[in-house]
Amino acid sequence: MKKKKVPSLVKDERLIKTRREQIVKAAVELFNRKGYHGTTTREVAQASGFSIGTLYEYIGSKEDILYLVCDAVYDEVVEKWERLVDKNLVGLERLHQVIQSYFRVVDDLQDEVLVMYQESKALSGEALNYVLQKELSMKVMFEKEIRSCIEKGLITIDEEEISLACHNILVAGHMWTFRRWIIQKEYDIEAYCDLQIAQLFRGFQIKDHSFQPARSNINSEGR
Amino acid sequence: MKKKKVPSLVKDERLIKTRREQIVKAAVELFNRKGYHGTTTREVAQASGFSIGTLYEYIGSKEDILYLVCDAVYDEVVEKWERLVDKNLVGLERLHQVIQSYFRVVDDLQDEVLVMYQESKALSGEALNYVLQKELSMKVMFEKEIRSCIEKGLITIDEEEISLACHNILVAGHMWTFRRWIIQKEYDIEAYCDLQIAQLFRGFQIKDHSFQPARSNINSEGR
Amino acid sequence: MKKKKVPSLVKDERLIKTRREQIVKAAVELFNRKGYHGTTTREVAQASGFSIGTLYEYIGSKEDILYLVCDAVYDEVVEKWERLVDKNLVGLERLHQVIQSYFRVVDDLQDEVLVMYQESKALSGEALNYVLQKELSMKVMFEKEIRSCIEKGLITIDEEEISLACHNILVAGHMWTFRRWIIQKEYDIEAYCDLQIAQLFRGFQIKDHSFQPARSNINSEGR
Amino acid sequence: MKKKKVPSLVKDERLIKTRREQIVKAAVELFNRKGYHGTTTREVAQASGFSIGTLYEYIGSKEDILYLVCDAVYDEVVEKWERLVDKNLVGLERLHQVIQSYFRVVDDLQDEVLVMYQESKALSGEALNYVLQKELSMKVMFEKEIRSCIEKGLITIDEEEISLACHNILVAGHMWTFRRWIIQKEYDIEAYCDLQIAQLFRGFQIKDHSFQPARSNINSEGR
DNA sequence: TATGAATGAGGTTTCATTCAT
DNA sequence: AATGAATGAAACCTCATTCAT
Repeated sequence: MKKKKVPSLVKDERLIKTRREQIVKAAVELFNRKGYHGTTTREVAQASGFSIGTLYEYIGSKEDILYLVCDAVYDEVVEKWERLVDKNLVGLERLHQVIQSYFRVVDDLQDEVLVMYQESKALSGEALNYVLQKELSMKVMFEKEIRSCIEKGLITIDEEEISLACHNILVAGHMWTFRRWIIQKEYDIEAYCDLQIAQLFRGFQIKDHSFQPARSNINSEGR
Repeated sequence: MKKKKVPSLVKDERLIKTRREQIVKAAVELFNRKGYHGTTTREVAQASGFSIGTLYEYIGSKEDILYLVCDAVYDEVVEKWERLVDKNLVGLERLHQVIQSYFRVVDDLQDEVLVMYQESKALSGEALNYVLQKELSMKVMFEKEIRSCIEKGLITIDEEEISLACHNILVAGHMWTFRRWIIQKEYDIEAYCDLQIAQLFRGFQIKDHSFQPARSNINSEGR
Repeated sequence: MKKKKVPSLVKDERLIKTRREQIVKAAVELFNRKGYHGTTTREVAQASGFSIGTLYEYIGSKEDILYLVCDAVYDEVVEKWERLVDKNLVGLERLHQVIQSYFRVVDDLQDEVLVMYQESKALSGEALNYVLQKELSMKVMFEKEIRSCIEKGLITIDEEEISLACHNILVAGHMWTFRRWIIQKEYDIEAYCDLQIAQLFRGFQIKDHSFQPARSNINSEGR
Repeated sequence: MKKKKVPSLVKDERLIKTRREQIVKAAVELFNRKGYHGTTTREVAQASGFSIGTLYEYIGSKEDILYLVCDAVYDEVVEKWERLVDKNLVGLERLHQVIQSYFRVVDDLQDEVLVMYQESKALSGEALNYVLQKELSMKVMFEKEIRSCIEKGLITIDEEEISLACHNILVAGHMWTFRRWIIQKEYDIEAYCDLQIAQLFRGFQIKDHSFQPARSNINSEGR
């Protein structure tokens, strides 16, 4: 899956990177508040700290901004996630931690994930495809973890249910953002983590009934 | 929760109803295909079978169209749902059937639900509020069913998990539409129903281990 | 050679005709004064007597304006030309009058012809092609007249020179407009007519040396 | 007629000359292909082999590029023309050769002449004036030749027709470029030369009926 | 002298909404 | 009650030009 090439009139790759980071940051905030369609390119430029002309030195069209946002958010999610997962854990504890970390990252990057989630459908053609593929690749990560547990005989779950379970995990993460108007009134992220994972694990039919996932203890680092 | 009043220059209430039904039908198709922002009022008028001038005799603004759509879809979902639920069932079988019926209705009204789901965020103020309240009222329906089962001692689930479980059911329905690009490639609606319900029920920790929900047998009635 | 279809959002064909006439009239004046590229669509709208929005109800793009101009000008040229030619004349007198009438029409529609002549190259694809074809069809008209004289043994001119002579006549007409900055200082239209035709006829090697074309006596009928 | 001064930030006159030659060469190609208005200064800079910043070290505005082009083309046309004219010829043969050489040069510098011809109207004020004067000076060259022949009693042509004949010669040259879409399909440059000159000469009413201009034998030198 | 990132005025086009018929 | 032509604010995007390095 190749990245879509976003055209730039500027040659300095380093500068492109910096400026695009500014753009993405500004766009996330604006798209969150006013939606992609409700945000003008001028606003993005201004919020990015430069003129409309300069904005268009780094993108080819408004849609490119959305694409840059989605691309950056996915990368950031995956990156933070991988940093959070303890490589030493194995078995159910690992599975537990993988899911928990995912929820944490989503909580951490709430605005970003929400934007990506709600606006990505405005992308077209190649860009949309790329984003959907990335989405899919995340599902596959969960699939690997679950299959690993199945192989070790730790959980029992029908083959045909595996994929569905992964969708459920993924969507449980998104839910935390797109239903935050109600769900974050009812739960904090720790409770949400514990309860969702508890329900998921019961769905997995864990054989070792002594397994007790440690309660979450999230020290949300910064942001 | 009072309905938002959509202004009309026409007196005849009967006519208003008819025309708005035409509008909603046309809008659902268009919003699905091109999104709310990608659809023009002209297109809605044309697809509705009348002129742009006439359209504005029955609505006050473009947003009203979206509101009418959301309102109508919720009503239709609830109505079809209630018609599908067998009033004679009780206990786990009833819970099972309530969820199953919900999934069926969502499948039946796929385009409508997807539009409502993806575009309702474009609503503002009063209208948005109304739609969110309606959404909430659906969650409450599930809650009632679950509490009823708990009271009867049929399922065990922590008080704090109840609400979350209901969100999960609701979102599992939406998922069928907003992830249809991938999930409907992997499952048909029957399999999706059975597997999602199986996972949910395991999450409910059903005491009566002999309970075996009948496999779905959906005879999709028209549409 | 089919006309290019210029899109309009308005249904009333009569109105389309009227409005487009207004547009063409305004555009000719503006394009003459400031050139096609130097004229904004806003200016065209304003000079046409309506808003920019209304302008775009009658055209699809700025280029359409230029196309409408070229199309209208050609039609008007041909129409006026045909009206001017005396159907009763024959032989050299007819040829003489055909050319003279052409020059007169060009003089009469000076601004229009100049615009068409100088700006048509800004057209693209289908539209450009159509205009070039129309141009060609005018050359063919002269060709017919000349061949008719040749057949009657009135003039002697090599076969291979015929087409060239027609180009020369056509361009002699255009010249009157695109070199008007100098040529109209030196000659008035009557003198220009007479002298150009004299030179052309000498080029035709007329056999009947008694032929004396009557001096021009142009009573320019308004405009 | 003084040249318009094109400002430059660079002192070294030698360098200015070199760079401007690069600019003109690049601009001719671009203006031909995309027109003056359709070409950006960036493109000119790039095609010239340097940056946009450098371009503006050697010109004051985009219009200056067009002016430089027109100026250079006229100079080149005149220079090549003079080189081609055989100083030893006299009388009708000289006149013939002067015209023939002019056509040859136009053919040789087709792209350049076309650009100058089609785009010079975009010049303004002083620059436009200068170009028109240069144009005029070419007409005067022909005039001198013709008057010389008249004085020698070689051709008969009314005083008032002289100027017109010169315009016709000049335009016959331009025609070869601006009608090339059709005329170069019908004739090659040799035939065009011969036939146009034949027609012109007949228009001149040559007295010495034994004069037979040698058929063209153009050995197109390079390009 | 050369570079190229930055600027912002201004261009074309769209579209929700109005109102005379 | 129905029509659809008219409106104009505002959107996206371009590009000639400048200036710090």
